[in-house]
Amino acid sequence: MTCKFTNTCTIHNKNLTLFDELSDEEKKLVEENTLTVSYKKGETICKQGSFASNVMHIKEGLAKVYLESETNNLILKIAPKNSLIGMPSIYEGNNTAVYSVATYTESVVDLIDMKVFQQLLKTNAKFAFRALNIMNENIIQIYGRFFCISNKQLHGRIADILLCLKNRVYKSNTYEFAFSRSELAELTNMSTESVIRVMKNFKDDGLILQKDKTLEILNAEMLSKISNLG
Amino acid sequence: MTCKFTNTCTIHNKNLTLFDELSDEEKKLVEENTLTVSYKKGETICKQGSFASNVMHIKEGLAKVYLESETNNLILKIAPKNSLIGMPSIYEGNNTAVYSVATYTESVVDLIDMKVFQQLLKTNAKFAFRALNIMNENIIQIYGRFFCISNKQLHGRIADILLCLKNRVYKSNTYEFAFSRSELAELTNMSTESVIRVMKNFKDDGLILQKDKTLEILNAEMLSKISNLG
DNA sequence: ATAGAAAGCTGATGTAGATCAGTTTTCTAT
DNA sequence: ATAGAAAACTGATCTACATCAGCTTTCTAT
Repeated sequence: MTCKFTNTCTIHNKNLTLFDELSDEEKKLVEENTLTVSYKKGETICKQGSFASNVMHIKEGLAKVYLESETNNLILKIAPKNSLIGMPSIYEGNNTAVYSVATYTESVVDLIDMKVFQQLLKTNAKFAFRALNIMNENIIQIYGRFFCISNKQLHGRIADILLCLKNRVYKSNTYEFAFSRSELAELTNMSTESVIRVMKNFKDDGLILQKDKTLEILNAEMLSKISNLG
Repeated sequence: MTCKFTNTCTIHNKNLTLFDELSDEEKKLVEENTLTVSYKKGETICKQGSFASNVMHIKEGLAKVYLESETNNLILKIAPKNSLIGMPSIYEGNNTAVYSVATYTESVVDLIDMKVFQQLLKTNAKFAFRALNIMNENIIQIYGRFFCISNKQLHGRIADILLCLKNRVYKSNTYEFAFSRSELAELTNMSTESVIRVMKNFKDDGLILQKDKTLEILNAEMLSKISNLG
């Protein structure tokens, strides 16, 4: 039996039921304090260290959540449609964003006022409980990614991310592959050249098929083995 | 300016004020559903995959929170006195522990019934909000650790953990060093031999002093530089 | 249409750190 | 006190990757 939490994708996103816990009045309050903004590919939605003025709900598109340092970025997670991000910035005495968020593709994002969001957390226990649930699913996702990046070697890491995209992000065997080799490299913490070599291997071995910008997973079982062996 | 979240220790634990949010009645309920248990060095408090029957509050001692796989353990965090652990297991549809917890030293732990804890979260918004706060501080801690382990090289990682022990765990320049070289290796995701070599370097360079089981940080500034440079 | 820039690709070289194979020191239990 | 085990240490070797350097293909903009 392999460990449950050693992959980037251990949990499958449910639909966002968080706001179902609100009363009509509360819903209205949220609506009145939400801005819906469209972003182009590659734009920054949220900058680490800036004032954390809102919680973000990705309505459409795909984004990365990442830590910045002088040398590297560390991608914490990929945020597909329906993700709620920005909650970790909520803690006693903090008012800055703990991470950056940027889009991979064109995206539509709801920016929910942080003060209103916090107020709801403080007054509506069911809402807060659901928020905690979402946070927990999130943290487990990141545990898996942590394990993957720090313990698996190159082939395992690429296999893992390809399966993650298939299972959690696109939920399809064939998907429009939004990542360049260097973006994949950033995502898996490896060099672009290594990504190219591994992807070539997978292609030559008939595990995947990439035509134009479409990627098809031909042998998910084998990729899964590779991912689990590390 | 270095990134704020690239070290294992970015946040300093406050005292556990979570239960202050409870009414006398609720406090009584918690007390009635809490077991206080003493553990010896090396004992398992919680086993990954088992039924998550309680939330744990470390009253005394030191523990590690870690993911298990066939090959490696990945230590997610060190839990000093006053840590509250086990919350991530709380999410829709899950009833198993997502990670294991084991003691480094003799420890005293409050085991709080999970159902009671969840009930409080669902009914007391202030309690839930505080719990979310604690989770968030936790997750940020783990982000820092994630960055550290996946991006820094050996010297940086050891420097980081030594500073973390000084600043967050023991809060003193001189502390009883509870870790063997192989435990340090597990903690930093490196081989025991490498830990020995790096510790030797630090000792020879006058950055640390280890006598019997006591470790003294002689040059925290230099260690900090090493940690930040990677 | 075509130049310039990305992105993709490939082989050669370099290196951080693991692994291996010991030796020495310290701890532990009778 | 002493044997046996664990921990600490050391040097030699090996290897998974990164890095480098250059080449080809694809994209993009005038």
